[in-house]
Amino acid sequence: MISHLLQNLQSHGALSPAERSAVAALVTGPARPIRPGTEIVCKGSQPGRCVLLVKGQALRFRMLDDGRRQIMSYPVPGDILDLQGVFMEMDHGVAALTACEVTHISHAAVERTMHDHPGVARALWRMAFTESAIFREWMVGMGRRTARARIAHLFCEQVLRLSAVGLLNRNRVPLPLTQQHLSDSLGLSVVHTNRVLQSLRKEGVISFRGGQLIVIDWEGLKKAGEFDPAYLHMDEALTRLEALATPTPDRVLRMATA
Amino acid sequence: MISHLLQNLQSHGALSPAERSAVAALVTGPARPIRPGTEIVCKGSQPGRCVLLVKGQALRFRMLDDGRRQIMSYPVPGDILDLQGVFMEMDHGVAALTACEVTHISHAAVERTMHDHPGVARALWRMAFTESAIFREWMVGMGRRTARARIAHLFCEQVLRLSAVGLLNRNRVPLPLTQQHLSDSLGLSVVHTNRVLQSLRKEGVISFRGGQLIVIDWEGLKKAGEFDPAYLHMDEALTRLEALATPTPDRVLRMATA
DNA sequence: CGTGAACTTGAGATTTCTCAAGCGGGGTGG
DNA sequence: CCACCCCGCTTGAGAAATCTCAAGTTCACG
Repeated sequence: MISHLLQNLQSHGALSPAERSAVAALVTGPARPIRPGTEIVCKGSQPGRCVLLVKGQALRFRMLDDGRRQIMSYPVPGDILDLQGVFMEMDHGVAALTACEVTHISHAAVERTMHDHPGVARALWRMAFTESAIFREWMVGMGRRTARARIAHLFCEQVLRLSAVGLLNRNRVPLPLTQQHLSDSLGLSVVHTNRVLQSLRKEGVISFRGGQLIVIDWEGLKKAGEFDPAYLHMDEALTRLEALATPTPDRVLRMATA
Repeated sequence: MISHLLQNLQSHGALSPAERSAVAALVTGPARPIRPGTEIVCKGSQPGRCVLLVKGQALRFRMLDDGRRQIMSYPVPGDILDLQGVFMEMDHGVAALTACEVTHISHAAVERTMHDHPGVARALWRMAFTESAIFREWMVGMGRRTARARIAHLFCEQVLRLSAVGLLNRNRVPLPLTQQHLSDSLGLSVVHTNRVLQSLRKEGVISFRGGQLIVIDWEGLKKAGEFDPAYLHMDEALTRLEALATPTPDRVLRMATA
């Protein structure tokens, strides 16, 4: 249950055995199932505990008064959804995108472990700064990239982040987003998102149906998204992706039409 | 020299005398002057020290290959510009907006102080999460608000943040941004920014000339920007702003035409 | 007085949005 | 087992926001 969190914390640098067991000791309760669409973390102050996403995918979002929604990130298994809640009130919510499992970690335990194990504190800081970097990158997209580049960029990012938690299978990742989700992430209307998506499909860059993203032309997708993964700070995980770089043509074709 | 940093760290909760002197001990070197436009922090790995902005205003930004720029925030005095550098490489740069003074804090001292003084660590976490919240709020703007609302919102935000470091004078703040800066912050073209700015002026909401922002109609500005300051997590500082809420009509007029 | 940066204006081009309607497939109640 | 329904996807067409290009203005400064 803790393995994704460990993987996550160690994705920027290894922890010692003592640190690993300290992290493992953070989780005491059982995993709790969450139905898709449920709000897991609400705006406002929280009881004295964090929520750890054990399984499934989630979305971090803010609603505006008249129903507009901005999605800010897509947490993956092993992410602590409200580390912010340890230090201050939450100013946004997190909802389950798919069926999820979550478990709790007390704020006190987080603070104690950070103090007793500086390596764990460092790992949490890196986790937080990486998420910050993702926010900035989305800002760059919404401020300075076309709809097409934004969509391609988000797909690249999700392929990398999901691959880091073992969800990449050949050139496919589970990406259960509706076109409405994409639109609310990227500041677009659903209609426009739909049209851009069609063009990416027609050009043989991706397939995106049934909650699954298939990368048909990784180089083309990176190029369309002006994608440079430096901001994700996932150095070693990147090499894993190179398998994706040059699938054989016939496999590509089978995947595209499957 | 350290006072803005202390003020900044304590803006979400007081520090004990011991913690305050520990923070004061972080700064050992002299302040160094920086000319406007200079890049203070560069993308990539840093020498083992952080940069503390002592005086002046800065901008956090990223350049795209073809010259497009996205500005991500405007650090104010007392901000540590590259706390991220303690834990990982910088993925963006920070440049001086005005003439600035900076000083350095060694990464080792930051880590040591965080470990020895949990209250300081907490304050740094709150600082980091508050900046994250600002990034998210800008995402909301660029994704889901009109040009007019984005501009008004940025003005509201800067009024509050600058007031928190003592730069609000009656209803004016020094805001030495060009229309190009505004555009690159909000994802707009300069031409459009110019036109929206004109309409805000014509309607008597603000004056914005000569590097100075004058708030003529605070309620109107907040409304135009759909501004809710909750995300800034500056509870006590907010009350200070209420003075701004209802300036007397004749003072408004003098200020508007000054 | 010349120069450059920032600001302003006009006009046409694009991107993206909104509204409105139709389609399709999976799930459910009869 | 089938009809219906809902949600998500798709399409069309006109409207709106915003962009680009290009030229002019203002003002501080040397």
